[in-house]
Amino acid sequence: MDPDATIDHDEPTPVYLQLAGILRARIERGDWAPNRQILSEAQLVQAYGLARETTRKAVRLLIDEGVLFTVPGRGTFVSPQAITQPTAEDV
Amino acid sequence: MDPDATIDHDEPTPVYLQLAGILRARIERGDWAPNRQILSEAQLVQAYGLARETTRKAVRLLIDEGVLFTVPGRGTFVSPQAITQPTAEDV
DNA sequence: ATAGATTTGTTCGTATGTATA
DNA sequence: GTATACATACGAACAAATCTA
Repeated sequence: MDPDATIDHDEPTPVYLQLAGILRARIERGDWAPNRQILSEAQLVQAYGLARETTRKAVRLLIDEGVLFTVPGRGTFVSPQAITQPTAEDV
Repeated sequence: MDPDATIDHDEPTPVYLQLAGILRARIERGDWAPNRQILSEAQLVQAYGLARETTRKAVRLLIDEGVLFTVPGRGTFVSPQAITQPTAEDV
């Protein structure tokens, strides 16, 4: 999956699966290191032009996969065990 | 009704009635005491593998029966008048 | 110490499409 | 044809936890 892909409502693949794939790819690429906070639900809604429940469905999927975890009142984070590529910030 | 029953899609009984029966039995058994919060819509969907509208239909039935009540933004709770069996937690 | 803003959690309502009994 | 059920997707409001000014 291309981490820079955009959402296509005409695709047969459900939108929430597209978003989950994009986020998974971005995490693997190293956009966010383990234990780092990703975009908030509101930011995901704005960035990808989706409804909140749709973004939550994508996030919930990645939580079930063990890629993300959430902390109420704080945000959504990359799991410590998530596989990511090192970036310059990890030095 | 067995409180530990599972949903059977081959049953002639509609799924939402099966779920309502299971939840009613669990409340009578004392899984949740009066005024205690039960599973959220999303948790019911996950726990019983149903569609959201189906779980809402079951919950709405129990609300009409006076067994449950909901508080928007908070959750679904067992009515104070609901008949339940005491459990160790009620001591 | 209070107020406001942010963020996740939850319920409520609605709509479309598909499939089955 | 009607009712049931699933899947997807949108929008809104309220609640609670957290953080910040």
